[in-house]
Amino acid sequence: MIKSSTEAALAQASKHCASRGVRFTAKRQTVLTGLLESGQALSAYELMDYCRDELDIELLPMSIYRILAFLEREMLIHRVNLTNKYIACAHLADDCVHEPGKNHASHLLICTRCHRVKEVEMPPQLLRSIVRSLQPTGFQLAKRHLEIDCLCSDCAESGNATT
Amino acid sequence: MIKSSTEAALAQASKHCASRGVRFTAKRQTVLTGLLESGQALSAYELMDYCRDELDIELLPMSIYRILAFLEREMLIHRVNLTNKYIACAHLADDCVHEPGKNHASHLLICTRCHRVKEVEMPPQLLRSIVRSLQPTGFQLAKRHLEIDCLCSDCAESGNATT
DNA sequence: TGTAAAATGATATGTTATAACGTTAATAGC
DNA sequence: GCTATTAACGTTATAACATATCATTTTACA
Repeated sequence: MIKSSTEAALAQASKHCASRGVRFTAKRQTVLTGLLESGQALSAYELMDYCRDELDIELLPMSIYRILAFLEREMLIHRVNLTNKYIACAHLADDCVHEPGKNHASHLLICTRCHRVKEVEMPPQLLRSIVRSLQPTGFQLAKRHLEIDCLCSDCAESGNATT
Repeated sequence: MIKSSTEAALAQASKHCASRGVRFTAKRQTVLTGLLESGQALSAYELMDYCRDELDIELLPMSIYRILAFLEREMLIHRVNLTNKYIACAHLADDCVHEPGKNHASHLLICTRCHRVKEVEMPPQLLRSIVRSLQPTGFQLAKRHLEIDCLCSDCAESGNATT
């Protein structure tokens, strides 16, 4: 039983791949479906389990990693480096003008307690401030996606910070 | 041949542990020395190699991880989650008023190309802006240490961004 | 329909991290 | 000083995360 939002996202992804001349194969669709349906960040192995248990499709770790690399290259998913997990791009189902993941500088808020991930836009002016504050250090931003360790509202209510 | 800055940092660390009533054992000193002397972020296994090759002390992975956990708990080192490595706290050798790692909200700038890590202070006002921009999301900052994917000046000069 | 490229299968191995349980060493209270 | 208690460390096993390599299958398309 597939969510309608998943259907829409898959349709978008398929269109995207077609327009880029790359193949949106059954297995790639499975992996993306897993990420979309689970609604959370999953590690490669968790995703493998999800595909087996919920979608009834067996994939080897190597296949999962290859497909995740493909989907990331196509900007259909994001790798969350802080937790070594993967999430579907939140903008996939949008019928927005821009390519998925392409023209928005979104940031990942990661709940360190429950591992929920929220993809949000931050004020461009704030990003500029960060860039400016980095200038004297000689370091420059390498990515448009900041990853920020957070507590989500649920976890903040029901306990205290971890670190 | 130990750097004088390392000596100073070790002295600080020793004092810190004494005042906290925890033991700064020989092995813990070895691990911290490795991080200080190497001058870079190291994974647990890289650190194990460093201790063996440069300090001539054999430690098993389990010991390394235990000691890293201890040093992190004592705020003498930082874990770099973006790269799964560890660095000595940049403020260790400072004879500043505050405890090492305690009263400064520093951020880690990580070169995605050469993995160099720089620990910097960011304007408190900037941190406040970030906190404020998170408010509508329901997520709140969990750590005082932001980790930011960057390019260092050397890598920025000699090539293009990775992602 | 033959061929080149892309995708996937299969196996092995490398890398990062923790669990579990036993032994040794340090410290505190007597 | 003795001994109970706790902290540190040793040891082994295994979990979790990730990539290398080469064989085979599928696909696109000339």
